[in-house]
Amino acid sequence: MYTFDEMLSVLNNSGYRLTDQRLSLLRVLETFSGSFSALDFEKKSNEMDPSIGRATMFRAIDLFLERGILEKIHRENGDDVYIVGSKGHHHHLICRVCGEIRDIDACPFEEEIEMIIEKEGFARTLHRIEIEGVCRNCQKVVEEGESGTHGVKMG
Amino acid sequence: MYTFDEMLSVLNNSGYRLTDQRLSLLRVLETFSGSFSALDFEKKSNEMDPSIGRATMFRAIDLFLERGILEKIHRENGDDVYIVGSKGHHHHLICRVCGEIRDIDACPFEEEIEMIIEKEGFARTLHRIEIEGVCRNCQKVVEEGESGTHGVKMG
DNA sequence: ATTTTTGCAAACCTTTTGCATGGAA
DNA sequence: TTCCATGCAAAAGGTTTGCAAAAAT
Repeated sequence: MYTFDEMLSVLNNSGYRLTDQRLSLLRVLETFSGSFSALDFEKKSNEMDPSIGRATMFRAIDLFLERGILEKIHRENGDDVYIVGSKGHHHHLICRVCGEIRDIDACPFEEEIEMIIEKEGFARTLHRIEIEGVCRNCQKVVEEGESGTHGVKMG
Repeated sequence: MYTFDEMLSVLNNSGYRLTDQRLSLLRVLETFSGSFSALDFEKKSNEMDPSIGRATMFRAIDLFLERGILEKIHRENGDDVYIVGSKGHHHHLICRVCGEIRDIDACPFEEEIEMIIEKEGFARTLHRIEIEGVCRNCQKVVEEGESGTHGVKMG
């Protein structure tokens, strides 16, 4: 998961202009430890800097996605959520209770996928693997009869 | 991919009522050979039976999804599309040009995923693997400088 | 200087809802 | 006869847009 400085560096080399708003929004991103919705992002952005308009935030999301500063995840329930990006090809394990994300580095599926693609004759492929479940901590919480989260909200 | 009779049988055993509208909508589903959007579905449904309201169609989509008559796929570009369901656990290969879908039966990823889940201590997991690319036929079409599809529309 | 970015508010577009009517079981 | 399903039209909800002003390069 990118640090603030890494995000800033990506932004600086993106060809887009470095504005106060975008900088603020990176500061907002820094505060998330798991996944968040556009609405979560907007709320926290309003708390931290109420002068940033909704449209600016949505435009920034697009920019951040394009540059890999953000990644978009499709939850099983249909919600789209975002997480701060990280380097290289990887997949995610997401906790459906607290929204925590674990990166799966070194994609262990490359070989199988390669075989399938070859067999079917597809070209220019990309793949997306998402595993959803309940993380260790949230399992405990459920056992204890609570409804807790790590302070991260998900739908 | 379910046949009409299979879809009907699922619907019959679903506990939901068998209405003319739902039957019509199954007939509409039958005509799709690849993926389609809710809008595609609505359009074709209007052609085949203009008396079916939009709300009914959306309510039917939910029902069909719940019963596995339909499956929802998240395209890389953010679009949600649907395909007629099929039996058992499987994943999809989708052509981003024509929307054709190939089922990948016998999930070749189970073992790796199991390992990851165990290592991370997640419970009650499910996974979703989507591979997007350009199918053999659309590769040919592109080589020939055309922009054709198999008659199936995608975003 | 020039071009991008911003904020506002209105527009958009797809999906959902409330409710009275109609239809299945 | 009972409850579910439908159609309509209106509402919702989240995202995008047009535009003039402001800021970055």
